[in-house]
Amino acid sequence: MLDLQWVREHPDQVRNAMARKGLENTDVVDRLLEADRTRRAELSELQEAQARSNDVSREIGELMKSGRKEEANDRIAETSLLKKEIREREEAARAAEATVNALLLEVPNIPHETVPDGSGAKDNEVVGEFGERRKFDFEPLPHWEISENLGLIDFDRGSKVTGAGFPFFVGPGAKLERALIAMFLDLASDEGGYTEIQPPLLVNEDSARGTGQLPDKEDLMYEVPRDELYLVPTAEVPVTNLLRDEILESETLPIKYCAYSACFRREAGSYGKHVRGLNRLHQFDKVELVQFVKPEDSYETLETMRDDAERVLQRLGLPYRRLLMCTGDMGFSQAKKYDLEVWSAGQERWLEVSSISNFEAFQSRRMRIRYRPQGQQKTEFVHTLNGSALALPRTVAALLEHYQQANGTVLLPEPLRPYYGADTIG
RNA sequence: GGAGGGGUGGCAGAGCGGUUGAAUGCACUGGUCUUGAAAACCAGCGUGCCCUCGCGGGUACCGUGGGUUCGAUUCCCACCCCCUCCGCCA
Repeated sequence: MLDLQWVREHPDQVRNAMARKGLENTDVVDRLLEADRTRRAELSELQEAQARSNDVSREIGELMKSGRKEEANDRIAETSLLKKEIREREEAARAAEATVNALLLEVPNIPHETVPDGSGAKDNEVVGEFGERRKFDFEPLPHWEISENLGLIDFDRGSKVTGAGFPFFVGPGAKLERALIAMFLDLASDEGGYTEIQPPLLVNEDSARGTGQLPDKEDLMYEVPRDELYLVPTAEVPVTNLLRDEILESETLPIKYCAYSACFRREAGSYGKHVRGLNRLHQFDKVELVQFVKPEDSYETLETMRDDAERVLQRLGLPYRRLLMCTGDMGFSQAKKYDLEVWSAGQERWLEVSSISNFEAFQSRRMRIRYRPQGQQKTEFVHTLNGSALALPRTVAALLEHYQQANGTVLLPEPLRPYYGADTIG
């Protein structure tokens, strides 16, 4: 969420930002400002009444102490009306506060000035294309056929046991998955300097709210209502919430975490060839990067974090491209976001495998993650960033397709071999 | 799951119905002293919100939410979390 006081002082910038993000209706801003006026008026009235009440109580205390019991009793008799007033005003102030908070949660983050305007995927800027798309002297197969032929993934039994989108990885398929996770984590921790985290896979409501999955996107998450918990849609949720409600020492920044987790997403919606095979699952593996940085560093960090994610694709030798997301395709909480898409040789299309975002203080304000700048009493909100490095299923798809051979086997890229324990699958 | 103990400021730790935002110690900041440093001494030192151009003032906050009371950190109820013991369990 944005800073209420800032919104109060810059309503036009907020309206402008919403328009850039393609939100026609900016009257939330007006409703918010109005609600804020109401809230402050109610609060003043309440506090004034409380001040009077405190004065009376103090007097009564003094009278009691000096033994003037009857005078005290007279004063006590006078208080009932004031008590009633306070009770009512408390109610009103609370309601006003709740209205303001609810409206504030409806206001999206402000896009950074370097973010291109646009209304959807077509307006994203392709900032660069890297690596060579392989030329095949045979017809490359899509990954679902490769995995079928080699017995890597069992989609049908996954459907039987759980449902569509919950495949079994079997034998070499399972081993490949494990190898990639280990390799990605090593890259992030040993080379990238990220501290490795194994987070819980269930989070409570406060955490889901903290990273912005609630209140709006509850359809995204699987829920365990009996215990009021949610299955994580990404490690971003537990790992960012790790520092919720904390005040960090300035010297500890930047804080860099990497985490592997299974991710659970309901993804209600489209079916068809674009979700075939590994393209879209309800449960998948991902290694996520999260950073907490000083505000002045966050845009530089966005670039280095993007480099960290790209390095994984480079190490795997997979062709990919980098997209700078436009205002309309960016999402509610982000100020700036890159996507990385890997080339799928068997499907001949780009697959999103990573998304790297700067949230500025939008998340940290909600989560109250602050730090104390050197030589300063007042705390400030840190900036948070996160990025995938990488999401596994589509990476696996591209990997199998890119490195498939005419005889049906897959020749793994050199850096992956020690993790997999062999050069070839099949 | 059962029994007991506990949750107070950055940390440690008092308070247990009245002017307590909260003793004390440590940490931190400024000053005195010193050639310099340490020690010592003096002073300051929580957060949110509201009002104010500013000085400043007000209000709320002692795990969370309710209740009793003129007044609650202090009493009552519910919930959450932590610790110890028992049970169960990978």
